Formats: sequence, structure tokens, C-alpha cells
Amino acid sequence: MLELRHLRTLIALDETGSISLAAQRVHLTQSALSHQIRALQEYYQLPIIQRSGHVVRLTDAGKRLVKLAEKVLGEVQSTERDLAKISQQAAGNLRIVLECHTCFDWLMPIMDNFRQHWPEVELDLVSGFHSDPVALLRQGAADVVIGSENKPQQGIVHFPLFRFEILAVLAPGHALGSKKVLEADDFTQDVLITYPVPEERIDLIRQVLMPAGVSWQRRTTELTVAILQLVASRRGIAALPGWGIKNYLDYEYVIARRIGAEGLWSDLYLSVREQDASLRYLQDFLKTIDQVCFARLDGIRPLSVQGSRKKLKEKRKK
Amino acid sequence: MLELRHLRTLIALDETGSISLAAQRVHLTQSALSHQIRALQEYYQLPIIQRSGHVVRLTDAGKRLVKLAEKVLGEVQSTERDLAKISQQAAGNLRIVLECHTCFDWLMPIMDNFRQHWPEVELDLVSGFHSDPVALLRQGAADVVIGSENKPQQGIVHFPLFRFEILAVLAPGHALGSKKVLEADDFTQDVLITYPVPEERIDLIRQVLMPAGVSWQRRTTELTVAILQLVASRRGIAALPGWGIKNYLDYEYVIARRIGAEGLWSDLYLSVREQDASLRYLQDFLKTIDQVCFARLDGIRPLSVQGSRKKLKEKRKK
DNA sequence: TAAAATCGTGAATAATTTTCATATATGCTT
DNA sequence: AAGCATATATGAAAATTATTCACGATTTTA
Repeated sequence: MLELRHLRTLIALDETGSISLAAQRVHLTQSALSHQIRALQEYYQLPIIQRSGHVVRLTDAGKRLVKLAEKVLGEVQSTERDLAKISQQAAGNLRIVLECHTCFDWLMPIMDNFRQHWPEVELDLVSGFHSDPVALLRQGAADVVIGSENKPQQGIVHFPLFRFEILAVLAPGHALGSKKVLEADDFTQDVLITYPVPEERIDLIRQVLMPAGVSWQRRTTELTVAILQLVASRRGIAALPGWGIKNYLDYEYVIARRIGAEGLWSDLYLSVREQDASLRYLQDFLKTIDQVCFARLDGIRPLSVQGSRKKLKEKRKK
Repeated sequence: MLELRHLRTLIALDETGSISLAAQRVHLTQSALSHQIRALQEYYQLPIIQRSGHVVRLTDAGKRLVKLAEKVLGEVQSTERDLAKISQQAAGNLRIVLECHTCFDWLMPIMDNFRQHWPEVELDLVSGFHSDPVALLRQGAADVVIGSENKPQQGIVHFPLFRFEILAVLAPGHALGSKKVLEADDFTQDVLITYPVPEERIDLIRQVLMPAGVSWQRRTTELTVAILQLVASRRGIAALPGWGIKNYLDYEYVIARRIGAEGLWSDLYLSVREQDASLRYLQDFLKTIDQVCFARLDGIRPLSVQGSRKKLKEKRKK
């Protein structure tokens, strides 16, 4: 019999076009999804997906079910917002510290959206730079930190958001463009263009340049577009999230290269005080980030890759 | 986490106002529903039902969830109709034999509704009386029988619809009105007004009068309203389903009495050929009957009272 | 053409849901 | 008011269902 679980799966499947990617999204194994889909097809006596090689496409029946899923899950979310109102958990503060500069790109539309649904929640961005953003949570100066911090800390909960790759950005025709993958040495010739934050907060420097013991020159600017503009006009090179430069790559305004054989990856978490972790509007905020980011951001991956059941179990034990 | 199962339960709960009745509707035990509700309340950290004595009422949160349930389950049903179209199972015949005369009352609106959703299905009523309606299925002269037949037969499937009580109907102020319960003897004085069908097809006669060995006088007429009119004008008494005379009782046009200490009950089944049992439009027809009857017909009960899991299991073994 | 990735499947395991067996509370009857 | 029938809650056991694991087949990629 059809359940919401199946609908959540179908949406992930529709968005990823792959069973294993969809499985990561919904925090299950590929096998679990394979079984789910089979059960659905058996139940409706209809093919839901069509396979040409490894590429999975939805059949008309599958598309119809996705349409249902979108409508239904939307209704569910809306209901859950109303329930929060009923339980008077609809008011509060959400002062956000953003460690990752580029994240403004996706956070802004989410904030707009959030404001419409939760008019009673004070939504703010905490500006300025902070060496220890999580401390702001403790001090009560902020309510949410979006950053890479994920070390377990007393009284703090880290929700995994996603993992993304940081790519080197070059002007089209740049000499390094001939290489498929850039190494630490490749960054010694050009000026490195970054946001104006301390060195230890720049992944490329902390994880690649410093360990390799090479030297570099740095120039900073506030805005992502400004960085890209400098790169394009050959004043230097940069390292930015893949999803942040997608459009510029498409227009061949700049080109991108992997950093190191495995690539340079960064994990993003959303951290809150423990007592805030179950707030309805916070949960909705998280859910919205998840939906929007995975739907719109290119090349990101779910954190906590395998099925999450084990992890939940471990969590409970604590 | 919320699942469709919970929504189905909530609708039943809303309509019955009782956990145990709702449990019967969804073919689960009272205990199962009790657990379900508890889980929901825990999940949302909100009371869903409020109890004043034995009467269960939904809280605002509960009502909001019911609203969701109605919308969502409607969408699901609509989707499933579309899937039937996709699988080209949307065309066929549904020639219905109706054993129970009064059932026209609820069947008509259902047929109208069905026609809108399944324009490609030829929907007809097979008229006339038939000593062995199920034989018509075999002969291919009909596709559906709605009646009391439920003996297992090769190649025929009986879907349980519901159980209802047959009440004696009297004119207001009738002498027998002073009794709470009527027995076989009470039917010897007055003319018994029935539909024009053979005696053995009238439950009162077959199950009460004949076993008691009493004699009776009978007069027949086609329409339920005509029967009631005759009763009201003191030309005789009748025995009709409780839900069929609800309105007339409310207006005190007639009065009703139980027949026998336990009451006289009748079970209704929908029978089809085995090969038709999984047809989508038939399943939808069944589902609609279920929904409409339990929502609108007064005093009916689900058949197969306990949780249905055991029965399903037994079925599979065969 | 080998290596890596993706998917399907049956069996094993884990998790969840349901039932069963009671306990408790309410309402009704005498 | 006492007793009985009915309705619900709850913990534990049982049943069912969902997920993972292990592995084979197939396809893509380098």
C-alpha cells in the first residue's frame, strides 16, 4: 500500500535520476530504494521507472506519482507549520551566523521563503567575522551557525547539511587550464583571490597550501562576483564551491579545475543550541534548506552517506 | 514520522468519534489505533484527541490533520484513477445485480459519482429478479452482485461491504410500539409489507418467522417510500434496514423496533468473478462504496470485525 | 579491456507495527 | 450504590515489514 515514504523516495528519484543518488538523499541504501520501487510497481502492476543502460527515467506512471508526491508533501509541510502555530511554537528568533561566504547565494532565497511561512520568527543575519562562531550560540548572541564545525560539543547539536567540492577557478585560456587537476605548487605563481577572512578559514590554504609548505600571495574582496571578475580579468585565481560558479562556467566566463586527485571537499553543518534543536520552525528551516539546496545546487552530496538508521540508533544510546 | 496510514486512521476517527469503531473501519484493533495516536502525539508533541469520559474528540491539531488527510487521500485516489488510465485498465463493463432492494438508496449516488470518474466503464443495473444472482456472473450476464451471498465458490470472490440491522417499522402509536423488542409472534396480527421478491429472500421471513413456525400475511410493493407510506397509514408493518428509514424516523413518520433480543442483522457482500477482482475500477468502486456508506449510512458496521491481518494470512495459504 | 559504478535480488537482520493480555476508567442498569 | 458492560491505555510478545548485506550481472568509463 502506498505510503508517504514512497512519495519521498520518488521525489528524490525524480531529482537525481539515479537510484543510488536518490538513496543518499533519503538516507537509505540503494538496495532499500530498489526494493521500494519494486514493491510499488508490483502494487500498481505498472512500471514506474524505465531503464536505458544505467540511466533511470520515470515512466508516465512514475511522473504521475511524482506529481502526487509534490502536492502531498507540500500539504504535509504546510500542515506541520500550522501545527507549530497551534502549539505556539511559531514565534522566536533565528539569528544566523554564516561561516561560508558563498552560501549567501542559496541562503537568501531560503530566508525570503522562510519569512513568508513564519512571520512571527525574527530572522536575522549576524554580520562580522567571528573566530569561534559556535561560541556565539553559547553567549546567546546568535541562534544558528552555518559552517564546517561538527565536533561534538556539550549543549550543541550539529545537523549535517551537505558536502560540496571546492574548485580552482581560472580565466579561460589560463596556462594551468591545460592540467586536469591542480596541485599546491600551481597556486604559487598567481595571486590568490579570497574573501577577507583569516587564512585558517580558507579551505584551500588550510588543507592544501599550508600542508604542502608552499607560499602564496593573497588579495581579498567581499563579493563572489568581484572575485570572479578579478579571475576573469586575469588578476589571479580563486577557489570556490562548484555550485557557486556553475553559471559562470556555463557562460565560459571562467573555467574550473579540480584541486588534488581526490578533489578538495568541504562539509557544511547547521549548529544550534541543544534546547533549540526540536523547535518546529528550526526543523522547517532545515527541511527547506535540504529541499532547496539539493534541488538547485549542482554537485552537492548528502552528508552521512549510508543509511542513517545505524546512526540514529547510536545517537539514542548516548 | 507521518505516514498515510495515520491519515487513514484519523479520518476514521473523525467520522466515528471512537477509537474502537475507527479501528473496525480500518480493520485494525483498538490497541493498534491507540498506539498510533500516541505515536502521533509524541511525534508532534501535541495532543491530537481530547477525551471527556468515553467520548473522543479531536483537538484543533487533530482537526488540522484530518483536513490534511481528506485532501491527501483524495489526491491519492485521484492519482490511482489516473494510473488505471495509463495502464489501460480504465475501460470495461460493470453490470450490477442488486439483491437488496433498499440498497438503491445509497447505490444511486455512488453510481453517479463513479460515472464521472470512469467515463469509459459501462455502468448498468441488471433488472429483474434472479434466484441465483451469482450464477449470472458465471454466465457473463452480470459483472457484480451486491447481496448477502458469501459462501466460497470456485472462481468467485466476495468482498465484504458491511453489516446492518433490520428493524421492524410501525406506524406511530401502534400497539406494538409499547414493546422494546418484537418477536416472531408479533408479526402475525398485521399485514407484512415487503418488496415483491420470493419469501426466502426476505430476511425477516427466512430467519425469524419460518423458524418460529408462525403464519403471516404479506402484501408487496416496489418502492421503499411506498412501503413506508403503507406502514404510516396503518395498513401493515414492515422490516427494513435501519439506515433506510433514518429520515422517516427523525420526522416521526414511522417508528422502529428491534427484532429479537439480539436484533436481526444482515451482511452485505460484493461478489465478482475472480479474474475481475483486481480491476482498478472495481477496486475504486469498492473503495467508494466503503467511504460513502460508512460516512452516510447510520448504524452500519464493518464486516470481519477484528484486525484483518490474520485473515489475509489465511487467504494466502490457500 | 580492465576497473569502477550502478542496479537487482535473495537472505539475513533490524525496525516497526500490530496483537494479546491486562489494567483502569466510564457509563449504564437495576 | 454496586455490578456489569463498554471503552481506552499500556507493556510485552508476536507478526509483519523495511532495510541492509552480500553478491552477481550489466554498463559506463578511462
